[in-house]
Amino acid sequence: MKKQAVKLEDVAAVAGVSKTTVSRVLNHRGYLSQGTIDKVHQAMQELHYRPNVIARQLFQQKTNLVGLVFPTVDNPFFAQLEAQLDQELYRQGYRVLMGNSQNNPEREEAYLRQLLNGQVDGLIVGAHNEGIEQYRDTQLPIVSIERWVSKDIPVVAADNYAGGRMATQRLLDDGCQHIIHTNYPHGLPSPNLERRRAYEELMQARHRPAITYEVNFDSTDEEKRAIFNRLFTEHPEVDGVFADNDTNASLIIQVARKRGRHIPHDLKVVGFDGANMTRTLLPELTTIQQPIDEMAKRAVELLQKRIVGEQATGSVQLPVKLIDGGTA
Amino acid sequence: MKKQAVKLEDVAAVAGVSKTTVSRVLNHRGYLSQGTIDKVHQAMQELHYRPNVIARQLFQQKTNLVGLVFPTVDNPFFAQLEAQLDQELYRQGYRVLMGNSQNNPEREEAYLRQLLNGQVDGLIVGAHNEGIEQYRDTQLPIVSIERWVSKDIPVVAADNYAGGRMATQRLLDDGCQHIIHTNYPHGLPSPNLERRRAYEELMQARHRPAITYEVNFDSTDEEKRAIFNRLFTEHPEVDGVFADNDTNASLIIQVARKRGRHIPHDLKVVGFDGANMTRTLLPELTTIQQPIDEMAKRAVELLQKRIVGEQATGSVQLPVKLIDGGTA
DNA sequence: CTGAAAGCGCTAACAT
DNA sequence: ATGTTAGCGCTTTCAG
Repeated sequence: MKKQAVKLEDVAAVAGVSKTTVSRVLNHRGYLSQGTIDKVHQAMQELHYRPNVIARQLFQQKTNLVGLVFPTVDNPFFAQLEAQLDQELYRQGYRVLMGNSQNNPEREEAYLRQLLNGQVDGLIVGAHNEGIEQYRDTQLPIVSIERWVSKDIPVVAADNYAGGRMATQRLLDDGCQHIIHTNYPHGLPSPNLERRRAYEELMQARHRPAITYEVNFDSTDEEKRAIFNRLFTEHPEVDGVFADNDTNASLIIQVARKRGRHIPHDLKVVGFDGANMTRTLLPELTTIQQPIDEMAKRAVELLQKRIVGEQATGSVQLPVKLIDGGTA
Repeated sequence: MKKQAVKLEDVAAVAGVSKTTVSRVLNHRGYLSQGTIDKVHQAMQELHYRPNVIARQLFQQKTNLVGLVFPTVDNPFFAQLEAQLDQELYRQGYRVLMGNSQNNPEREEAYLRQLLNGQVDGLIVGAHNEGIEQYRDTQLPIVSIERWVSKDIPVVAADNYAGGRMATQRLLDDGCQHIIHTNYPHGLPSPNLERRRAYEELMQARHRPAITYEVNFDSTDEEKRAIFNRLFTEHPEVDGVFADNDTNASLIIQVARKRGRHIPHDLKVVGFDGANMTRTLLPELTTIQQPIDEMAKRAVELLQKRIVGEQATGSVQLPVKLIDGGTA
């Protein structure tokens, strides 16, 4: 425990005024004579004074920090989302405390335990773990993105169902007869399942089998490639794939090409997400684009309302858009 | 300023002991009778007590937070780097405060102003702005990644010079006669320039012109595409490109293909970075891979040393690796 | 084994 | 226009 740092008291001493006055100068509050202001400023300069943020936070019971609890930032969707959240929060005067759970429930709990203890003014969550009770036990303002957490926590999500329909419909319109879908394993409480539901409903309406290959979010690329290879082996007739995210779509295309398939001639592929980075690196991918920036914006708006005490409940569903790449 | 939260004092009251005792139970310090411990625990449960992190931080003059100051997280290199830094810092008991400057000096300064005020225990920086003085003015432990900040701040970087040579050499070995390079505009104090220097030296040794097209980090994809189109118009003879990062490499390939070039037949391209996300989405890109995870690890080690007061100076340079994709 | 009291650095009533 | 004082919630000497 060090304590050499110059503090408000030292400035006061040098300037020959009281701590209150220095505090007032610092916060532009109350009436000050210009002379005093100058003296104080000079003393601050002289001492290289830096107000201690923590002390202020303790007093104000406010940290101007918002926690972001997501699986990882090393992924096109989350990278853009977190960047945008950071951007929007910055505007509102908040800084961001990162809490990437790596899909590890222990880590998610560890973050929560700490964050809920007055460390942040609010939380935006989008991690994929289940059954974490702590979210219920708190008064902290929370908003969720693309994840159902508990019923009093508002969710901001894209219209996943519509997206699922668009993707499937596009493949059907393209004349695909055997369309396969990829998604998470059942059981994760994610609006992602709506993509699957839409696919299944549409296939059923056409009296066609709905086949979903399940892929864990945190499998390695190699494991995913293995699954997709299996897909083509088990279903050589497949002529259309609706992948639940662009990374999987990309891997499927790679695997298919290695197996001699030509895209879109032999096989059509539609992805999901349409994040900046994927659009830059893989513009030829046809995909359902989520309005990621808008989602971030809306989440921050909701959170801000909750923080100032307004009753922001209910969820927000944002429209998606089909981006024509060339793979479908 | 709210103050309903249950605090240590409330727990003490319910348990019928003093604040000191509760604090001791909380921190497993000193001698306590089992009876007291149980009573206190029960009171905590009953009241849903959560120790206030900020108060503890104020007392201890330690936040267990590390600030990350980088341009953005929405980019394959920085996404992986920040994810990995988060990972390593988590291990050491630190949480991460994000400070993405968006290449905006004002924002970088705003972050610094705040972070240097006791908000974090240390800083890892890699933003690209110049001339920010505040880094010098502080006692805070700082480590930099791929950026020269000031002479007492250690830098962790890849061996950019070797990387630049490898890339250029590879293109020469491939038989390229007209190799063009892309890089940042001159003036940014980045080890990135070493890539350019290596390219220029090697070209000069072969008595070939060294031509560098300058591309701003934060230009839009469209602006970048325009520059690369210009590149092909002004230098139709080009048969090899060494891009200073994989995103540019990808854009160059796209532009070239649109102009009817076949890769690698008509044009060979080598990128730089080799981040996970690029490897997943664009495995066919030949690139110089930086050891991103290792860089994160070393940076955290250095920072940790500085935080505990060891004299960690000097810089770390890590080897790079050529990844054979197929574009060169 | 436990408690009283001081203090981390700052702010805001409430004086004057 | 400025100062005095109390206190944000916690930890830790120092006493007992």
